[in-house]
Amino acid sequence: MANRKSVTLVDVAKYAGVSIATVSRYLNGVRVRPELAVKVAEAVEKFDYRLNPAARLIKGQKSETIGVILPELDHPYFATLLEGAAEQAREFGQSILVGSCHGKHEVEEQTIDQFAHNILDGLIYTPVAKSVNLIEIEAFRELPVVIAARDKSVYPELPHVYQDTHGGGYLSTKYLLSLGHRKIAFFASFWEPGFTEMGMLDILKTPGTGVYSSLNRFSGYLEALQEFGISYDPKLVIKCSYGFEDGKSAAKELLSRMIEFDSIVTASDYVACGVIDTLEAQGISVPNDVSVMGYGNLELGKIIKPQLSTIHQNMFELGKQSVRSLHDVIHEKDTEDILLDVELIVRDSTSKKEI
Amino acid sequence: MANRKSVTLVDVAKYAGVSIATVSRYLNGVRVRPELAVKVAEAVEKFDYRLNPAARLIKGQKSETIGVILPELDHPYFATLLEGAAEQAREFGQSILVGSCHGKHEVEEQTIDQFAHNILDGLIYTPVAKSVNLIEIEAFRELPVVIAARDKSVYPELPHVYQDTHGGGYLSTKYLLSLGHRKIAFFASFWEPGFTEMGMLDILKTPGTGVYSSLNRFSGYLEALQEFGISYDPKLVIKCSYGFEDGKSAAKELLSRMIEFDSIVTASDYVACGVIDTLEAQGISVPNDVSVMGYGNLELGKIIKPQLSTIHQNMFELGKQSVRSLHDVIHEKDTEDILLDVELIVRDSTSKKEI
DNA sequence: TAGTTTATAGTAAATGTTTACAGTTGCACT
DNA sequence: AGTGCAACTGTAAACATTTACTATAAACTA
Repeated sequence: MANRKSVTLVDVAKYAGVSIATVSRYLNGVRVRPELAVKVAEAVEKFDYRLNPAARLIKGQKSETIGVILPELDHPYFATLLEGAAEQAREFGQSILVGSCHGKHEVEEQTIDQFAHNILDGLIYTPVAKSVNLIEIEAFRELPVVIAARDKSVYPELPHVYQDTHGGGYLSTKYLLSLGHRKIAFFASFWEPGFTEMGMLDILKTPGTGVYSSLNRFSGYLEALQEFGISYDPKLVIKCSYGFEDGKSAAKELLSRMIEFDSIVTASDYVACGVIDTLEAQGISVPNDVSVMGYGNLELGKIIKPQLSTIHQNMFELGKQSVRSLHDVIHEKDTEDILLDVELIVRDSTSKKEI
Repeated sequence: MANRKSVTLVDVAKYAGVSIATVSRYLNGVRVRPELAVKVAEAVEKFDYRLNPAARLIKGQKSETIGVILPELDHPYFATLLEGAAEQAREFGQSILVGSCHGKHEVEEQTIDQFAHNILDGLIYTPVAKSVNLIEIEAFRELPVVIAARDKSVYPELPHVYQDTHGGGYLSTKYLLSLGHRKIAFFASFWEPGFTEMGMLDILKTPGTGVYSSLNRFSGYLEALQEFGISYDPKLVIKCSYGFEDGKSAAKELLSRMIEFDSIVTASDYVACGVIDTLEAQGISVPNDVSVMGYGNLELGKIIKPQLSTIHQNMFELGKQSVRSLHDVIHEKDTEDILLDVELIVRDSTSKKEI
């Protein structure tokens, strides 16, 4: 039977010969006398009736809708995160209102504002990485919020679901060390020229830097070096963003420094691809001459030659877990931060150091 | 000023010393006397007041929310489509409720059902490609719907926004022909063993096949061949889905047929990568021995070696345009189907035929 | 059997808007 | 000044639910 313009509780109740309260209760899973339940069920069936979500909302019910705000939707990390979130939300019977910031701050603020005043039960929010000046978000006082895929430092008072970037940097570096590499270059997005002269503790304390999860990757790198008793050489650190072209130019920069290096830890598979591209163009073979670690385990890494050794971060799981955590916050269970493990994937862009 | 639990029209009206109707009108852009407008503005400011969306909805207002249902969110095509949709939606002041089907039919049906009874102004829907048995969608009678990124045949009565797959197949093939290639293999997802013995017209008419946009790509291939007076050889057609591994095995299949071929038209950049991988592993050089066309112009194609010659389809624009078309349907302007042009990208996986 | 408890049903109020309708004000014109 | 009209404002009735409260009937208990 067609779901006409407005079949309402009243219609159903009339048809079933009961009061609207009974229909409402039946539909909300409150016990009603079996005979009546049958009649209501029939009426509901007959009209293909659903409760009007708007009308329920006005009475302060949950909307069973959560917001997800990401820096961009067409980057594999976030796309996969979103897919994971969608799956978990579906299992919870929730819908997802999605917002992209296009990497722009104005948009971010605007989107959050729009969302905050929407009828959401909660929000999963991944701030744009460059957010040094964090947005002061009024809405966060009212709305359950989980921060996804960003290091704890971002909004310390809010629950986080994030990957172990420190572990990622540590694992990469330790693996290269175990292969015999000792001159390990590190490509870091947060790096600033001034840092070359600073001690590492000072760098870690520089205001503004704390926002970057890349910094934790760096501290993992340092830890591994230390464990092997290798002293850290700031000349081996290059500023590098996350794209293919960024990898290319950072590799050129490294080459231009005329210092020895036998391997590189990057922050993204795209960067690793760019690095390999540039290196090979200079006649430097990967992995024979230089080993290169990717980060993120994108599809791409299995396709290019050499296949990328990399760090796997399970963004799908991260998406799911974010929704779960948010679910807890919404239902006022206490929620702990969740740090997701990261995994070393060994493929062909790394090899034992030739002596 | 904090946006407390429930600041309502009444509060604002009281504070401003006017009636709730006036506040409502002011907020909805209906002219009110300037003095009052000022007072209302002050009150609104003071309470940081927003209209309660749920309460408006109950009166049948638009929700300014549209649904977008895609087969998967973490495939670059759909991710980019979604990003485009998000941008346009933002410009229209609309929010996006997103649903992924995980490529599964049950989920698809369930998701649509959930969405249809949500408070949406409209829906953008990209059915799962394998949908041979199309879902009979009750909701489509009530809700403005635009079909995105699928050939017109899918839901003939609904407006479509889609890419010119026929043109894509034609462009690819014609380009290879212009390079001197004459034995052009075609990898097609819809292909069935029985088709080898059938004439091409019969194939085009086979029920079930019509759903695949891949079929249009094939008809473009045929058209180009015909234009060059080349007869079509069904032995050069291989069934192949859209992934990297699919490309690998289809290439092996082609090789095993022991027939001559000088080039391949694929349906996806992933497939092209798989093909190249397999070919090179057999000592067949791309593009020197065989030219390979990708499809889709993914990021990946600029990264691998050789860089992929491919067909660019602007999924971002497709996403934007879908939202625009839906906007028209919602506002009862008449909407035409939109066919987006496709563009030949020449890179390094194709070359002049050596004689 | 009468009294008490339990289970369930119905009534009506409440939710926060929009908007039809009726009322008010001020202004231009005669 | 009186009339007509335009421009606005306010009142109150929807809108489709949920739920506190009250009513009723049945099931126990003594």
